[in-house]
Amino acid sequence: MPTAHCPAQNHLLAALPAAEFARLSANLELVPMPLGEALYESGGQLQHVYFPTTAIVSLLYVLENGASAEIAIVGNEGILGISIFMGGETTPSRAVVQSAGHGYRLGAQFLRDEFNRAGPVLHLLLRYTQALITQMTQTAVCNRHHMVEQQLCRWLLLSLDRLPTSTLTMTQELISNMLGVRREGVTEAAGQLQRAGLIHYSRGRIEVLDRPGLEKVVCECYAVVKRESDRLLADIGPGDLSHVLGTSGA
Amino acid sequence: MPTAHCPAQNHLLAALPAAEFARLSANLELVPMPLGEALYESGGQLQHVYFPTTAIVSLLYVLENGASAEIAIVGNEGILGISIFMGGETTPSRAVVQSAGHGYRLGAQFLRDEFNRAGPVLHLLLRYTQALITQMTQTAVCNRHHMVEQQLCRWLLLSLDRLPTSTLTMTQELISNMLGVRREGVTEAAGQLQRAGLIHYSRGRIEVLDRPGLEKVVCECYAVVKRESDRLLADIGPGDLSHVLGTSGA
DNA sequence: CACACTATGTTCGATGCCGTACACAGTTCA
DNA sequence: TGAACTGTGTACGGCATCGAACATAGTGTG
Repeated sequence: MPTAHCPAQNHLLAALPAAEFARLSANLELVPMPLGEALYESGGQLQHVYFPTTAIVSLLYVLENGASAEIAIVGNEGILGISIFMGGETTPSRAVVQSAGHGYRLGAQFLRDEFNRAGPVLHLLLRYTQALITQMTQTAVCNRHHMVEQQLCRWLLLSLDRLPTSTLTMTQELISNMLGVRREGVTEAAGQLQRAGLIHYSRGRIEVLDRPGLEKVVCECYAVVKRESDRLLADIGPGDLSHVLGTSGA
Repeated sequence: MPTAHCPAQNHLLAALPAAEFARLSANLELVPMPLGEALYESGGQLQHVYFPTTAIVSLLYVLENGASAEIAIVGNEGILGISIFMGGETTPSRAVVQSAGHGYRLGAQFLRDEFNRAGPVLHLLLRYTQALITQMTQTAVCNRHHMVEQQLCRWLLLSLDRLPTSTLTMTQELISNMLGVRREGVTEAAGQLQRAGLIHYSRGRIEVLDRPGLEKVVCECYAVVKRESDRLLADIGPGDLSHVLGTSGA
């Protein structure tokens, strides 16, 4: 069967009031996001923002010596290319498709114009940006203090939250690039989780068998990111942004 | 002699056009920032934003077990309390004065109103926020891949950039909290730098003797943060924000 | 089926940091 | 001057991860 695509599959777009949703929709372009594709490169000029629907994208930073680390995960809850509206035009990080799927893209200038209307689009995007900041800071802390096994759990749960199924397509090699550790470290950690009956691993296919179990092993970082994302974006129902706009309550 | 205080000592304020600068100045309140004071706590409601002039403030994250890590450093180039205008109201991190001094504060609602004018203040604050994001992501990567000695160099240089002198008042114990490592680790690293003649350490007073030397030892992370901050904010001269506003050039 | 290739599992010594313990030096204050 | 305190230096075993090398098992292809 042909998969149905719809902009509202992206939570940010879905949260927009009807007028804004209509304006944006008319200019959205459905694009496939194949595994490994770079939506933008470090320092490169961004031509579009991307709203993933079924794909998951990693914000990845690559050091001079080739070592890398994932900064944040963006799926159908978010947007890629925030520096377009933040004003910087580019960032030092890359955006790489981590799980193949689709998304919609929008021309940079069109989004800037919409943003500069200082309406719901602006407020929604800034709220999302703050959720993203939380994810980035938590990643920094987690990198410092927690073990690979816990970080793997965090990564699995964050990915799972952005997928419809409980099966991930991802080799240990790729995961190790995301977490910024050796492939063997991932093998070790994944083996632990598998022996504990939490996941099943097989040549690039990870099946999560016991999600509550994972949540017991994961460090606090996952909950912090989740809670903060929910708090910042959950009260934004489809077509209802009154509270976002009504911040000047006094 | 009595130290002269002026809002323009803060680079963000200084970069505002005359009209905006005047509006804000009328509502700024000079506040002392003593060492160790928490400008805001994790999850707490923010009442003000702060523009440091002579103080340096650390964005610090404290884990459940008490371990901590610094997320970013903010001095006279920046502002504290971005979640006020980003829309989140609070953040999970703390802001702690790392180097005593002064700063100006502004009521949350006043800043929100100013921000919602969608003028120079908005664009300037968003640009700064992106520079801050760069610093946070670079911290995450640095935590993952670089050694304590290099991270200490990065920390020293970032702090130095925000101070008028080349002397820091800071015990190794405090630095270890910032970097999220043991105090002994800092002793070790500082000893290396001292033996190399780059710094002089003495009971809470660090004197940087050879800044170029430090820049040779430091990892790439420092340069990335510096370059990106300069890029995002350098072309913003005092009272000249035409380019910030004129992003819709096409 | 044979072969190449990819993904995973295992081992080994090296290393960087941790946790702990304790010695020592500079500072403050009675 | 001596005691208490704070800040720094040093040592030792333990552990997580690294870097490298290699073994094994699925997968795809001719």
